[in-house]
Amino acid sequence: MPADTELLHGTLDTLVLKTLAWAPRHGYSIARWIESVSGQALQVEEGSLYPALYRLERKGWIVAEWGLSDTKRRVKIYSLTPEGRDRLAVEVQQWQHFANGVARVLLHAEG
Amino acid sequence: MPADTELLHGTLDTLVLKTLAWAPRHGYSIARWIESVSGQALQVEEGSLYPALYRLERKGWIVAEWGLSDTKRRVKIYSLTPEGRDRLAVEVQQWQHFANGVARVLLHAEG
DNA sequence: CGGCACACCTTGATAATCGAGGTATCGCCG
DNA sequence: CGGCGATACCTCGATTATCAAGGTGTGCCG
Repeated sequence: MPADTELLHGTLDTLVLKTLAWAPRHGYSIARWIESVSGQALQVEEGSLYPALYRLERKGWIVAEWGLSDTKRRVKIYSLTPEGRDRLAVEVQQWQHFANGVARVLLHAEG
Repeated sequence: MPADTELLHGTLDTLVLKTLAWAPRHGYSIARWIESVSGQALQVEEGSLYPALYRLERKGWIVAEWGLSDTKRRVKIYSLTPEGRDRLAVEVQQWQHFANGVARVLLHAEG
């Protein structure tokens, strides 16, 4: 059952912000967490993930810090900034507004 | 209240197919219908609409025919083909799968 | 020691969107 | 009658995100 690739467009940033809402995480594990929590409905390619992380960092919504994982591997740990938290709230609301609109159209019964 | 531009990515084709599910319509009115039914949550730019119509036509999911509107203007009327109807079902289901995944992530309470 | 999962990164191709422009017609109002 | 706004079509260039596919290196386990 293939993931709905392409649809991710524009949503990935929001998902990443959300992932960091509770605790800092390193890149690779952000991807795994999203896939897991979405019930495998979403698939996060690394070629999309890392550019997304740079985008968010450049905008000041997340910050990176080198550290060590549980398994003693060198990892880059990302945390949400206060601005990122504000932004997350905005984007979640925008998503709901948008998804609601789409749902109204797609579930519309009758011409 | 600005529309959530950009997010449309990939969804527009599905919305257009859905619009034609009940009756044929001409391009301009497809855009207005989507905006209206979505409660203005979605905004359909003409620069996105017409390319989308050509895409769908090229794929054989809709067909175009020149005609006259109620107001006697020259219009291009689009209808869903049987293949387009099948495709609509697939895409609606994909959207729901995807939107569900996103919802699970964005509404996830607790790390 | 070899292989696999982890964990990072980069590049080029593809593709969809948007904004802004353009044309033409119809109906309405002054 | 003149003009303007809404209807209705189309096109172009710039932007941007995604993906696939490549690459590096390390820790762990058999």
